[in-house]
Amino acid sequence: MAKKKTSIKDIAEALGVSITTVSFILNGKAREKRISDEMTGKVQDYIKKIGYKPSHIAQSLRLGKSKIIVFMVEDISNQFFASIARLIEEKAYKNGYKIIYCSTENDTIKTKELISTFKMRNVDGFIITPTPGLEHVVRKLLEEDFAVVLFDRWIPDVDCSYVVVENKLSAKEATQHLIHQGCKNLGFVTVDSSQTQMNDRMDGFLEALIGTEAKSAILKVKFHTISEQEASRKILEFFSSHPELDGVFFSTNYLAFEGLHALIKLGKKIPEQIRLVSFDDHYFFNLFQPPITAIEQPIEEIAENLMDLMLKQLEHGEVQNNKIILPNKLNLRESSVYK
Amino acid sequence: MAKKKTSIKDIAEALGVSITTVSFILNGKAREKRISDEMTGKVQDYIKKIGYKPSHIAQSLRLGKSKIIVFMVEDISNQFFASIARLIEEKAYKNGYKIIYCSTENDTIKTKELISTFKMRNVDGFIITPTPGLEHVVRKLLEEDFAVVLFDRWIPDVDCSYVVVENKLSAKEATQHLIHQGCKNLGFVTVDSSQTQMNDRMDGFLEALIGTEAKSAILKVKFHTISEQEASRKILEFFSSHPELDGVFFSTNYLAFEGLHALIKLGKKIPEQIRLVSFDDHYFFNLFQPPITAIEQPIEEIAENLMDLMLKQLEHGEVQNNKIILPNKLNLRESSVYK
DNA sequence: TTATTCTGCTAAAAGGTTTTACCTAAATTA
DNA sequence: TAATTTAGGTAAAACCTTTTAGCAGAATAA
Repeated sequence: MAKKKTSIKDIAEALGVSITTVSFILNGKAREKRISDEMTGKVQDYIKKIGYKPSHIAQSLRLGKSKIIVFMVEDISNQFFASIARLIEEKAYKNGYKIIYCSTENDTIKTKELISTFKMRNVDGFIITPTPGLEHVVRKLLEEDFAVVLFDRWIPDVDCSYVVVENKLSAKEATQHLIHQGCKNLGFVTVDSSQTQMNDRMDGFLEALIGTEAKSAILKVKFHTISEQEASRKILEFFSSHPELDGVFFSTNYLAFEGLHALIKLGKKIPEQIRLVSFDDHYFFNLFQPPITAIEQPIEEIAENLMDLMLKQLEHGEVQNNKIILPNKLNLRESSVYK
Repeated sequence: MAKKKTSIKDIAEALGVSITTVSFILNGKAREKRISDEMTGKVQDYIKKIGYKPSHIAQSLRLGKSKIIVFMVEDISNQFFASIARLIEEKAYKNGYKIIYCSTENDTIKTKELISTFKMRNVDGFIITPTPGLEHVVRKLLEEDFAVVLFDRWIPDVDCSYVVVENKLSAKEATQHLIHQGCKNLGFVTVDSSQTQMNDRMDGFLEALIGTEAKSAILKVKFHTISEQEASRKILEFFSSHPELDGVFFSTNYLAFEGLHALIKLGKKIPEQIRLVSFDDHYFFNLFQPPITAIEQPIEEIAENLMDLMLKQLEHGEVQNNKIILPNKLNLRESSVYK
């Protein structure tokens, strides 16, 4: 019913004081502004009594800050991104910030549009998994003094803070692990895009092969631009046309899921006939029989660093080019010893 | 650098017209307000030229609407909630709304605090998975004319819109399925809380037993209030102390994951020794060997209905007590025929 | 005593919109 | 011709804060 919110003005009138006085008291500047303790008490009591809360919108307008951070990821329903969302949420709320999310679908046009609408929404900061071709927009954002932190991948030619992981090193280690297990014909399944993290993973894979006699076969799937069935078919096709493969590296977990599906269909014995390794660990990999080796990204640290950089930029206007690269953890599992 | 945003006033001055005129044109009321086409064109050209976008904050203040919906779920990193988040996002953005998320952790105090801060943020609508003891707050929200839609579970004594699924019926069907497969000793593993959806699932399970000779054993785990290890231990303990069980119903997928873990540890053969059924389907259930039967909630429909109800309330101030109950799909799988 | 400082408080502007109420000159109607 | 309507616009209030600049009176200093 009574949608009418009480404002500072109402309080001032009810108490017969000025708006200014109430505002000072509300903002803890009573002492500083020489409001008597008596008056302060009176106003505070009244505010508590009627349960007044200031309008954040009016504050935003006046102060030019919305206390909102936008979290733009490829797909919020992806386990990895959802987990990060969960973790940054806590820190944001603790510091008085709210988080708006959106999924870019790795679509540059869509992402640009989203950024443009967020700008007019006066959001204070952007946490972004950049799509290809976003250089200009991000540069503009920085010029206009927005707080920006990239993650998961970064943009080579833009001097912007980011938090990523050691993609190349971890991929190399995991590949070497396959080689040590005796694999001679290695497959690499990745998404067909120029995202830096995927490139780095492939570089790591290739580097591990140097100086060994292992052979390799690579499949790039346009995972998000084609239908899931089609992606699935491509992967199945890859494995049927490469029966020699005795080890596979999946550059991300959803590819591994599809790959697993395909290999089971083909009747391959894991790990006897073919060994698997995947980037992005998942509860599932530990539960599958046999459990599957995977590279675990340090999501707590990623989230922590993301919000640290973001808050630093927001509160102190700190330098914008903090580059953080975190180590991953290789969870060895396919030893068939379940624990 | 140039953080100074151009405002309607700047445009008015530059063109030597009044603010009102510009505003009318911006809001497509030029004709209605009898602004000449010539003037309209001039202003529109200028606006396009300088790329002006109105300040949403100022609009919010003036109109009392923020065009923000808050999505309050138990845990945004949970696959089910994250998937819904992804789907409602699209519809929200299409209608000019943004979505703020937060995780309640099923903690009533925390939830109340969150709602309170959102109110002063002037959010327009609330989509909530209600925690126990939230009756008052939700009722208040409705009284104050906020748009509210509950989902996943509802609050018995409050007349508020919601979108839920046929928990009881589906649980009953799944249990009957176990019985038809020949299970005589059924376990039911659920979370220890009074959430309506969990109660309904248990009711369905129990109802399926009526008139049969099957026996049952029930475990309630305080999943979120105790550590994950401890929950895991409880479940392991349950299965070791109930070796007679030849069928289990898990009331949600993360319990099934833990249960699976425990059963594998105990060396149980699935499905020969014990058959499994879980609420909330998951990619994983189809991939596991043998694949596991599960009840799939219609997340697209849930999301669709959620946003429909929400937008109806927001745009037309429609009646608030729309109760939608959607059917689930029982995905039969443990037949060991992999497809 | 006069000049200065301090105490306690307030008026008003600014932030960017939307919208109501109104104005003037030209055109139409009676 | 006189009265009314229409065309084309505008001034100003309202939404709710924060903050600057300042005011009157009391206390202190010179």
